[in-house]
Amino acid sequence: AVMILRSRFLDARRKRRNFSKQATEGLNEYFYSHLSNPYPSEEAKEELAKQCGITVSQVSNWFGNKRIRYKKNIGKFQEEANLYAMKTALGGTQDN
Amino acid sequence: QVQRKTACQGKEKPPIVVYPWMKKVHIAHVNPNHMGPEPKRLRTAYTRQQVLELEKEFHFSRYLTRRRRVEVAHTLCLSERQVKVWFQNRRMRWKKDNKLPNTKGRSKNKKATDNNNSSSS
DNA sequence: AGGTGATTTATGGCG
DNA sequence: GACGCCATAAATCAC
Repeated sequence: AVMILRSRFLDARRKRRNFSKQATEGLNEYFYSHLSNPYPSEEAKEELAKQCGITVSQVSNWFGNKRIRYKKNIGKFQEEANLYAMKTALGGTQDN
Repeated sequence: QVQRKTACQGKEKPPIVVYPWMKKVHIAHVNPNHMGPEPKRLRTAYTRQQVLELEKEFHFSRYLTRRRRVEVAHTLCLSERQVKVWFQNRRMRWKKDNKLPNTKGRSKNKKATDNNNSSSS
């Protein structure tokens, strides 16, 4: 019982903070420039984590959420997708 | 395989592309009748009792013998599979919680996360 | 109310 | 060939 209540108050969901704009920017850049297969390798995750100032787990969470939410409603993300597609077109890497 | 949906007006924006990873993979397996709007997959939330007992069992041992698994499953009204899966997931969480806390803030941590039991209830 | 990061059930692949 | 590990899916929680 103690442990239940423990976890109930130590739950990370309770102290949620949004990521910085730069972090989200970096994650989205990777996501949309790898839209055909947005599954970063462990190394890529570490790289992103470092670059965005978050943990590798947070990077994994972000991609998990992003993938599910993207495919749940592709249309909703079109604007964002075009935005980042345009960005990466100016220094292109990956994908076709 | 990769489907392109060009349902757009005459601009050459990046067309809406649906890659394989965007397809549903874990579909709900309910009976074919009643074609509702969305057959969402069901994800049962275990009761407090169930989690409590599982947690207690885990504290005793991080692995379950076949025999023990049967008992636990039966007393908690869960399938053996669910118990097995719960333990696996719990092990993953344990590993995550138990790896290098990190480089800032945690000087001396006592890992009081799961020992002290008793007292109460 | 909706968005978002994190957690909880559940699947499948591989060893 | 059942079992554990792991990455991930999908639903849900909590803010």
